[in-house]
Amino acid sequence: MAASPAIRAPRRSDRIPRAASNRAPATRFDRRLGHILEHATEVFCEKGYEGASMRDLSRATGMSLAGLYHYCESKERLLFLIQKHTFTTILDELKARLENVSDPEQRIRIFILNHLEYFVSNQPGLKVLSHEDESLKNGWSSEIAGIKREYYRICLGLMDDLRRQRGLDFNARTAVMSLFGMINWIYTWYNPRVDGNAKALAEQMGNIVLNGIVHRGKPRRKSYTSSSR
Amino acid sequence: MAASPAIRAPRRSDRIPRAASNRAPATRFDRRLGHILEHATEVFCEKGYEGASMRDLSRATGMSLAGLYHYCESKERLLFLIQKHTFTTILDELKARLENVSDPEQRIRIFILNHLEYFVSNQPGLKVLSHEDESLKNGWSSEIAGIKREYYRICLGLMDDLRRQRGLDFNARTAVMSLFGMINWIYTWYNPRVDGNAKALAEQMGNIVLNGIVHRGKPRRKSYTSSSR
DNA sequence: TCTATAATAGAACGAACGTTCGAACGTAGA
DNA sequence: TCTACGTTCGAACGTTCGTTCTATTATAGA
Repeated sequence: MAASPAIRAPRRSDRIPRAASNRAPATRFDRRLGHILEHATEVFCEKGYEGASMRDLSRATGMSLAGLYHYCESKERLLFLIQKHTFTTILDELKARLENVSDPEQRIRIFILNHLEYFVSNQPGLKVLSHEDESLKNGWSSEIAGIKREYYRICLGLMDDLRRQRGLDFNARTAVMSLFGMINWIYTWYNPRVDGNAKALAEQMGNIVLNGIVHRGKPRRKSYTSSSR
Repeated sequence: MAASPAIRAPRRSDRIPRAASNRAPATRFDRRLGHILEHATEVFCEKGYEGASMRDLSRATGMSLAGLYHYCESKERLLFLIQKHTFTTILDELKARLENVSDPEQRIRIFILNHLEYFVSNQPGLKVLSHEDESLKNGWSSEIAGIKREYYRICLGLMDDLRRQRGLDFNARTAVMSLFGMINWIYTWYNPRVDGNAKALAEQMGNIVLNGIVHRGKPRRKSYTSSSR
């Protein structure tokens, strides 16, 4: 870490890349940066943020060191962009899916399914998001923390909705955090050949959390076992 | 990383320190090493294994760099000793507690309580164990992996016992991994002032897992994959 | 075509890394 | 007292780190 934090003229690499939702187009610059982020995600996933060197990224992307810095001003900003893109994508997809469903239980199941499906289709990204949660320093971390807070609040809201609807009595914070643990920890053990696809896993985890929240002995409702989505 | 992997005469620092269960005594050497491990645990917890430097440890322990190496041959061995001591302590305590109880549900609750109580009384140690799971290279990691495997098998056995006793139908692997996620993820959110003590948390998590496992109502619309292993 | 600028790379910068060396100190047994 | 050894440290070793400098090549607008 040599860096001089001195004032300098703004660079092209300070630009924020266009969202990946834009399919094909994007400028050459954005496509190239996307290529770097893709490989950086895998390297950070494998070796950890601190353990991965810019030379590792250089090798993985097939670019020179100076080439990398043409597209991104620092290693830390690479991690920031990866985390932001991953988290934003999950959150946007979640909001879209929730719009169509009003039943509280189903909404919680959608929350779980959305997270697991994204994990299965983008394991490195989600591991870097979960595992490198504390790797960004003060300046960079706050924006990610904001997205995380929104994600947390949505889930807490879903839990509260279910509780209100059924007149249940449980600690929503503990329930949310336990659920987060279940779905975030998955990067340490998931094996597609053993554990099946995201839908199967989401159903099992949904059962654990949902049935666990509901007190046994209370009158059951038919809707519990109604179809899944 | 300069190190020459050449053959060298065995050092005192290769010795394995006596278990911390020995209260007061222990040689001066063991006490001093314990002092180093204690501070190293906190530094690794705060900055991560890769992010922490030997100079950080030097500062935290009040010893010189060379002094550290008099007690432990490498940074990696420090992490190894921390993880081994932490995991062994948890496992031994768990076995002792399980000896007195035979009811399957209570045994699972003991498993959870044991883990959470250790976490609350030794947060840095358990974070370093969970978070730095992949930081040890091939040679060092296998012994820790063995302890982890035993810990996993014990929990899987507890789940199977409950399933057999009650004639339940659930995927034990997913249940164990979900439970592990819940209790391992706690280092990212636990706040004693908000979340209460270990006993209260263990009861809530136990409720989530156990009631979620137990089928309410008889006919299940569809049996979602049974047993694993 | 010429020209401005985007894109790339080799080589280097200074700092920080894990580790080692040689010398000094403290202490206990002879 | 001398000797042997556990303990401690300042200073350095060679390597690797994140980053930047300078120069050269591609590319697109005029």
